[in-house]
Amino acid sequence: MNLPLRDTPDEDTLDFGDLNASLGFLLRVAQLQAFDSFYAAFDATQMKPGEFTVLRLIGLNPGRRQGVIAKALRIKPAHMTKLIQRMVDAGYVEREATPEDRRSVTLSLTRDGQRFVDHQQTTLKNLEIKDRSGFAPEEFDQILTLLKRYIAGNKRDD
Amino acid sequence: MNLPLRDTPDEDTLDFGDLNASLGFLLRVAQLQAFDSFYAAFDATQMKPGEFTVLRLIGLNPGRRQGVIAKALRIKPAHMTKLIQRMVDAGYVEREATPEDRRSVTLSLTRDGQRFVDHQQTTLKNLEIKDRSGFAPEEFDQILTLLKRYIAGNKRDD
DNA sequence: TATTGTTATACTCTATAACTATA
DNA sequence: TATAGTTATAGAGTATAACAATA
Repeated sequence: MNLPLRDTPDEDTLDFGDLNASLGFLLRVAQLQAFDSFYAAFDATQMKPGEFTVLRLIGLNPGRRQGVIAKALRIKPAHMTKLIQRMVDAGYVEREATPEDRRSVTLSLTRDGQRFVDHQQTTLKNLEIKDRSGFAPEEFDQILTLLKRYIAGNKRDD
Repeated sequence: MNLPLRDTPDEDTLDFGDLNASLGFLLRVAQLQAFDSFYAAFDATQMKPGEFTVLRLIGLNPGRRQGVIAKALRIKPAHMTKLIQRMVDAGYVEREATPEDRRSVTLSLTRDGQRFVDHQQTTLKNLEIKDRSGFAPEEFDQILTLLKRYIAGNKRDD
C-alpha cells in the first residue's frame, strides 16, 4: 500500500553503479549542463555555444583561413560553411578571398561582430562566476588544469 | 619568403585566449575526445555511448519504467522510444507492460543483453586504464570528484 | 593530382506537437 | 484533465561523397 499522492520514492531513484566512476559519463553529463548554463546566460542573443566560440576564435585570430578555424574546433567543412554563412548573414563575420591561394577564404569579425563579442564579455563573466560558485578557488583552477591534461593526453592525430 | 615544403608555422597555430580558461569550452572538447575514445574502444560492437549507457543503467535497475531511465539520462521520450526499439531489435532489452499502470512500460535486459554488458566490462576497463594513464592516481579521483561537484551544483529542476 | 571550400544527401540527436491508451 | 509512451515532422550536427576552382 503506497501513499496515493506521491510516487514510491525508490521508483525514481536509480542506482548508477560504476557510471559514477566513469570519466566519459561524467564528462558527458557535465557538458550537457554546461550547455544549459550557456543557453540560460545567452538567452537574449539567439547564439549557440559553437557559434559564439567561432566568433571568439575569429576575434582572437583575424585573417585566418576558414578551414583552420574549423579544424581547431572540430567543425566539419560542410557544417562550417553553413555556420559561417549564418554569421555573415547576421553581419558579424566578413569573408575575404585570400590573394596567395584563391581557393581559400579568410575570416574576420565585422565592427558589429567585434562589438557583439566585446559586449558579451559581461555575460561570459557572469557565467564563470556561476561556474566557480560550487568550488573553492583552487578547485576551479584544478578542474581546468585536469581537463587540459586530459585533452592533451588524448590528442587526436587529425 | 616561406619554405615551400611546409605551411608557415603560425598559419595553423591559433591563439585560444580566454577559451583556455573556460570550463564550458574545455568540457566540450574533453567530452568530444571521450566519445572518440569510446568509439575506438567499442569499435567492434556497433554500440553508441548513449545506447551502452542505457544498457548499463537498465542492468543496474531492472524493471524500471522507460521514462525514469530516459529522464535520468536526459534522453527525450521520442528519442528513447527509438533507442529502446533498436535495443529490443538487437535482442538486448525486454519491454514489459506494467500491471499497475498499463500506460507505462518497464525495461530489463535479456539474457543476451546481460551477457553483452558483462562481456564489455573488459573493454570498459581498458578504456579506464587509458583515461587514467595521463594522470597521477589521486588526480584521476580528483577530476571525478570535481566533475560530480559541478554536476551537483548545476542541477536542473526538470 | 591534391587541396579549399561548397553543395547535396543521409543519419543521428534534439525539440515539438499531435496522437493513443490509459489514469 | 493529466500522464506514459508513440508517431510524425522539422531543425541542427555530423559524416560522406561529389563537385568547382585553384594549386
